[in-house]
Amino acid sequence: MEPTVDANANASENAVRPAGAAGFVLDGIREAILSGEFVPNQRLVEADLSEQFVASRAAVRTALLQLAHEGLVERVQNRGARVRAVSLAEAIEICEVRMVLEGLCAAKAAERITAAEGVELDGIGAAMCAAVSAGDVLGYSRLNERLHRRVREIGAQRTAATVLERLRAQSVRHQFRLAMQPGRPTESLPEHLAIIAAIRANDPRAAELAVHAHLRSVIHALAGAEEHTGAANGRDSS
Amino acid sequence: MEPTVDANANASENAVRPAGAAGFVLDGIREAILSGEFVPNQRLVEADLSEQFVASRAAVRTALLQLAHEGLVERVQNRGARVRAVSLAEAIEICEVRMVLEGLCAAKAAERITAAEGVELDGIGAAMCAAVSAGDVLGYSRLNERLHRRVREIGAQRTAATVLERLRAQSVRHQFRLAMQPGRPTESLPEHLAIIAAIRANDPRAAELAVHAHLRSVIHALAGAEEHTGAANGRDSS
DNA sequence: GTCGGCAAAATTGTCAACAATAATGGCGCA
DNA sequence: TGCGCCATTATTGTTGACAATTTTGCCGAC
Repeated sequence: MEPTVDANANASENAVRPAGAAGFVLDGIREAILSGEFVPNQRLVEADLSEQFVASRAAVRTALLQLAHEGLVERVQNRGARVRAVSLAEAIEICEVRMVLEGLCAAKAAERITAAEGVELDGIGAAMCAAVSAGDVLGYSRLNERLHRRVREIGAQRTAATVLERLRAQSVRHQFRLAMQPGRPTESLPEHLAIIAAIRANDPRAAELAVHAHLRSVIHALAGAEEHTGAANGRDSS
Repeated sequence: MEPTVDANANASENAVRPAGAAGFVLDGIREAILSGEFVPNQRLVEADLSEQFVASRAAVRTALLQLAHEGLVERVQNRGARVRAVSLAEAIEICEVRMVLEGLCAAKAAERITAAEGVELDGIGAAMCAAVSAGDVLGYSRLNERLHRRVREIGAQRTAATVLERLRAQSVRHQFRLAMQPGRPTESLPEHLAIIAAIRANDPRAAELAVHAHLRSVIHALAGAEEHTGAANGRDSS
């Protein structure tokens, strides 16, 4: 139950939330997974969940279906669902996709950014510097998430944004592991500032390259930190 | 009921197919949408579908849920589902995402391609030339689909491949419209050959650029052909 | 003649019970 | 004692009926 990175941060912007009984269960389970309350490979029994939350089994079933499509849960025919454990290799794949997709969004953001949005990005950049100086790892992690999200929004590429949001949720654990790595913020800070600068300068190409460089660095750190931290939760049986 | 491009071509490789009753309905509805039997914005009433196919309403419901996640149908709370009509703007967005994602796959394919796979790509290229010479538009369209799919597979980037497969299904109609445009094959043929050559030469960067160039051309053609053909089916009320 | 509201119909959302399938444990047999 | 088979249990898949919601058609009032 460690990754408390942001857990509910996405609940506000996330895609589909069929209000009512079913929607409540969906958000509940998703938050439990994202917060680490439900650990990877943990079995998700429909009956148990319908008791834990109060809803009917059908509601739980619908929620699990949705979560499977979001890539947070894996289901096998007649064998039930369990929390998806994304391996290191998968995490790297996800980052590769993020690299090109966020690059696209950043390029479009550089073309479309308004003055007000520019000021906002600068604000995030300044706050990031402050967080790193103060050694506020958790605050920096939150700002990191916020920056990436704002770039997506400014880019206004809904197709890419939807995919990216889903991928982000899938790799929350790896993202957290990375944030905890000592010296990591110091390394990523200048990369983030470069992204902001390029977008502010209305330079699509530079923005794209800056994002690429940043995520290449993330991939490198991800692969390197494999054995240092405890578990790169992969395909271990529960 | 015009786009007969490939319809069932994907049924074989497509992601999740919960076998049994539910799976049959899913494939049935998907194929009906892809083949154009169900037109954009057409309402999909659960009761009607459960009669048309034989399954229960719950099976239909599950299938519609799945298709919504695949982006082929749109659902609104208490208002039912209808075939998604992807507008021209959305189609262009999709192509932009395809551009960077297929670029990534092609780059990885250039690094991983085997001799046998190289021969296979060359075969596709030769067949494409033949099809264009013979004026076989439909055959060329099929080869086009096959080339893109093989590049994805050789790239071995499952995360990207999954997203691409979903996006391809969403834009089948626009893809078809484009294929029917006179002179289009002649324009895209050299682009395809360039992609094959770059991958065969084990040149990731060149492969990525070739794919980018190709899809930029697709986007251009898509935007240009807007008013020529009959309907760029957008947000028209049923 | 048209607009607002009300009732009926159509359609989806929800639920609880039943059937089918896979996992578990025990028993006999070698 | 170890292995394979069968009954039991746990869990998911499916079905049908009921409730809630939205849409449609109708009627009267202005």
